[in-house]
Formats: sequence, structure tokens, C-alpha cells
Amino acid sequence: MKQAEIKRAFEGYLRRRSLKLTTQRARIFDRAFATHEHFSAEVLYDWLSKEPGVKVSRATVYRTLSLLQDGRFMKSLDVGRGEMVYEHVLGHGHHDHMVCTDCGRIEEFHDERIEDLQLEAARKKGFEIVSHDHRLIGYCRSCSAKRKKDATAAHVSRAAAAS
Amino acid sequence: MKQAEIKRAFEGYLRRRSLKLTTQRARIFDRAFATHEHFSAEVLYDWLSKEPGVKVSRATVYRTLSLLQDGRFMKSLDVGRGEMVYEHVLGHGHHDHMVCTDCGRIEEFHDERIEDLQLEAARKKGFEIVSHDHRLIGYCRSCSAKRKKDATAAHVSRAAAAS
DNA sequence: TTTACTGCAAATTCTTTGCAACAAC
DNA sequence: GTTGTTGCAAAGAATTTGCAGTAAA
Repeated sequence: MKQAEIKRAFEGYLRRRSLKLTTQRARIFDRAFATHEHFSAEVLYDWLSKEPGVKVSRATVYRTLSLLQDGRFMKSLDVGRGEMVYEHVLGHGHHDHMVCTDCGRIEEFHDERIEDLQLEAARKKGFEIVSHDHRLIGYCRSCSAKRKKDATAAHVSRAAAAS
Repeated sequence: MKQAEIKRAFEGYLRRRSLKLTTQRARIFDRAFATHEHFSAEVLYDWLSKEPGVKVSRATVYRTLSLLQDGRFMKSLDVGRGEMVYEHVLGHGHHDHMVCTDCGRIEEFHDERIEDLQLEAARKKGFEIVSHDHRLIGYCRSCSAKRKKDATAAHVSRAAAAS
């Protein structure tokens, strides 16, 4: 497990900028890295409120998430639901996302060929890429299957009603 | 010019859904299609407020933009600045965007090979794509050039100061 | 005349901030 | 002791909504 290692990096990061390692920050850090799912600030706040430990306010959650992003310990992504979603950068490198509109599930994908084509497109326009945002919106495997089943059921019942 | 044609389509769209073609809606439609740039709801509202014509409230601007999206006359895109940006769908097909963080300029690009690779990625995960969002964030040609010049100037002046 | 639409202001949602009390260092 | 942090509640920013009056059809 390299979570201990990255936590040390976080502590060093704070020290270097003369920031303090408060119990709240430690708790937020631990909780955020304890999950491998994506979560919103509100969800993280809920977890912290329900689980035992020092009180952490919503404001501190937001402030610490910004801090973690500045230090490149976490990334935020806009999945188009009005709220930001966070993920830690423990290990896994760059990737893009597929967001299920039904259940909210987020899948990751990566294709180096797409990255290359992006660079090519940017070069053509003289554009200097700093970052990019690429997400596919639709239905994950299980929601897609469910929808197809429902559509079929509806079709059958319509046919029955018409007969 | 096919703007007249698409306007008729909009009128038909309203009629079919027993909605009314109010002077406000007509004005918003005309103004939105009169530009080939991307704009936010607020900017459109400003245009309408300053230019002569019937009064249009902010609420109506928002409501009409939603309506235009529902009817596929316009698309909205989230450029990551907290507000939505709109573009009409007059003619030009699907494309993605490059957003300049310095000047806000938005460039369009399209590469069918990227579209294919997206489909391939989705297929692998059993994901059913409904839409996607792909944007490159960085500096447009002129802002990029300006930044490079500034960086060089700063470097030169630092060197001079140190000597 | 009926039904939809508009403007207004209040409400919402997510996120940020000012400030006084407080905890790291 | 300093200096940075926290919690709270108020402030923001973009967008939506309830309602009473107004204008299309």
C-alpha cells in the first residue's frame, strides 16, 4: 500500500508551504484516499459527518479539496451534473471518463491514439494544450441492458393492448 | 441564407407542440442566430437589453434557450467557466472545442478518427454513448505567442537585474 | 375566450468568504 | 506567542420557479 507514502508527500507539501497539518485535514485526506470511487464534496462531507471523528465543516471540506488539487493529490472533474466530482491520483495515470446518466456510475478509459490525435488537432490550429476534458455520456452496461429490456416489455404490452 | 428556413422550422416546432410564437421568442431566436460566435445567457441578455426591441427578461432568455435546445436548434456547452455557453446548429455538423483560458476564445475542431476511437472505447466497456463532450483547454495561437514573448521578456529583465 | 407566456422577485444549488474563536508549530 | 485554520452564517454566481398579470391563438 502506498497510501502511507502519499500521505507523507502531503505532509511535506504542507510543511514546504508553511501550512498546518490539522486534524481536519488529516481526516479529509484519509477519507478521500480510502475510497476508489469518485465523490462530490457533499458526499465526502456526509461521510465525515456520519463516521466517528473530529467535526469537519462543509467549508473545510471545500477548502481542503482545493488544497489537495493544488498539490496534485486529487483531480476534480465536471460530469455535467452541476457539482464537481473528485478522484485521487493514487497511482493510475491519465484517463478520461464515461458517465452513466441513469445511475451516475463513472467508468474510466484511456487511448493513447486519441491523445495523439488531440495533439495533432491542436497543432493545426496553433493551440497550446494545457489540459483536456473528454467524457462520454450515455448508459453503462447494466443500465443500457435494463433500458433495452424495458423497451422490449413496453413494446410487447403495446402490441397486446392493440390486439 | 438558410436562417429564414430554420426560423420556419422553429415556428413549426412551436405550432406542433401548441406553444406560442411570442415577440420575445422571435427576438431571442433572431438575435441568437444573428451571431456565429458562442455566447452565454447573460451576454445574450445584454445584447437584447441594449439593442432596440421589446423588453426581454433574463428569465425568458433562459426559458427560451432551453426551448431551443429541446428542439435541437441550439446546443449548450460547458466550457468550465461556471456558466453555460450556447451555439446554434445552423449547418455545421458535430464538432468539439478548444477553449482559451486567457481570452475565452473558442475554436472548433473535428476528427472522425477520434469519433471512431470513442466508439471503440465504449464498445469495450459495454457503454452506450448518447453524447460526448470533448474539449481542449489551453492557449489559442495569439495568447500562446503573447505568453511566450512575455516569458522571454521577463527572462531578459531578470538577467539584466542580476548582472 | 382559452391557454400559454412574461416579468419580477424569491428560491435553489453549489461553492466561496469574512470574521472571531482556536489549534498547530 | 505567532500564524494559519476552523466553523458559522452570510455572500456569490448561475439558473430556476411561483405567481399574477398579459398576450397569442
